[in-house]
Amino acid sequence: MVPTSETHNWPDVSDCPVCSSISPENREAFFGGMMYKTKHYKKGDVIARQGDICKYLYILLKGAVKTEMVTETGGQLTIEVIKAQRPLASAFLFAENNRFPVDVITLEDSLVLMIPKDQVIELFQKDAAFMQRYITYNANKTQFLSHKLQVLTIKTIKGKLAHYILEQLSICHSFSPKINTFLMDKNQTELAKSFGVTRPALARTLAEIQQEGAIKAERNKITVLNKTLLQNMLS
Amino acid sequence: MVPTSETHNWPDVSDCPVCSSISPENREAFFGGMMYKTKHYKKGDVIARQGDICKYLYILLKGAVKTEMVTETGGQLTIEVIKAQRPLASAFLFAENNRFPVDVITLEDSLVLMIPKDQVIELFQKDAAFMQRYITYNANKTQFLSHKLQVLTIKTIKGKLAHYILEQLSICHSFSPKINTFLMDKNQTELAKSFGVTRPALARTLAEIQQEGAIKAERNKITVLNKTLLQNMLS
DNA sequence: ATGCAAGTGTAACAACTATCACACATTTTT
DNA sequence: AAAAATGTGTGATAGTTGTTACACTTGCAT
Repeated sequence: MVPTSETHNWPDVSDCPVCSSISPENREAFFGGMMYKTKHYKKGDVIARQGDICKYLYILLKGAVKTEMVTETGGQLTIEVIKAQRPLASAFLFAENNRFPVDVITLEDSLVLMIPKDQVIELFQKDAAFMQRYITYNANKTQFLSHKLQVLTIKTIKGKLAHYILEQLSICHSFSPKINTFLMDKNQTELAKSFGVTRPALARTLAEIQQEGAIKAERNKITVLNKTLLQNMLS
Repeated sequence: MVPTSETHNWPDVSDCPVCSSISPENREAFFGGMMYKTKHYKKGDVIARQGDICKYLYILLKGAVKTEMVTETGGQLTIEVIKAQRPLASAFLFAENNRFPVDVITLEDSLVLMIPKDQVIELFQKDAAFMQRYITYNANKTQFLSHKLQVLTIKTIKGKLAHYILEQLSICHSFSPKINTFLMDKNQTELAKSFGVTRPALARTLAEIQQEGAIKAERNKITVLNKTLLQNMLS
């Protein structure tokens, strides 16, 4: 940090997929003259509530958050966990009804960059690569939501669980096709919330699947014994 | 197919919200030199299947389509009905996993304009207003999907129906706050599919809500008698 | 070591919905 | 006008899940 006007600490967004066109060298060209702010949050803080108006592009610089919906029946549904660095609410900023459809709650101490909407539009014009990444990122979000919808329409808990286990298994297999054991990435309570079901019902079903010989479940460690059996549980 | 620029029939997209920057006069500037094609479909034809790769921006010029998912359990879930003129699959074109998450099926004889992805990107550069409308349109789609998710997490059929009726009622009220009667926009079978439940269960629940005095249901005509009662059914 | 908090296993019961089956009403076709 | 197709009302039964409650385990903090 020596030479000329360089002592300003521009936000480091080098790990954000939407901002990957912004190298450390041209950060100044990007952020210089732009209005923005950063904000710290502690673990458990609420960054935004369902219904809040979304005026900024939020970029999670450090930390992690979860987004969840409170359904009109009082139940909870966890949509996703987002770890730094990623944009938050990128899709809602430009919607005509620009309100958060979810609560955004920090899981760790976090740092958030906030860029006003009109500044984002300026960026689009300045930097076509940024714009295209933004569009792609939003498109991926839509795909993700569609997939979430599809999983939610699986009626039975057994079906949802089988789907989840097969999904996790295929992630493992992409590293090593031999391994049939994995650790669940969430505890039962969280998993139940992401399915929109109750925790006891989930535990019961997990035991059932085990009893039928498709898996072995030890605490949060799952071993798949019979993949075909699992696939049949989807239907 | 005649000499001067005058007689060429450029596609008429004047009713498409994403293309509203394209007035009849500058259609030539917009479409001239662009690669595109149009395609006719008959009622009931399949425009795209779940899993198909999405290479084009589809714009529904005439007709109407529905999009639906086949869940892994074999059940069906209707996502939405889209009437001309609107883009189809606008969000998926730019996703890294650019596959249709839904079946797209025509409800009437339809005409579809197809523009290759790279041409769309060129359009973004030529026409900033087009780009911004595109982003807004996709953002609205994401909002729509989020809302759909929330409705799907309403557990009971009674809750879903109450939500639906209140939604329809508020649409009526936006025209005239005095009217408490509306015609259902779908028949029971379609409504049941959009809820992801069975038709007999839906009919039964509708009768129940009537019995409790919240509504009067005559065939597909609903009269709301007690709004508060309906609101209580959500929880 | 002890106590506490969080996570997990499990049971009994009530509530809800799918499934299947069929009668009846309404609209469209012939 | 009759026949066919579509849409609606309703019943009985079985299966699945929510609810509530409690025992047990594990890891962590005091």
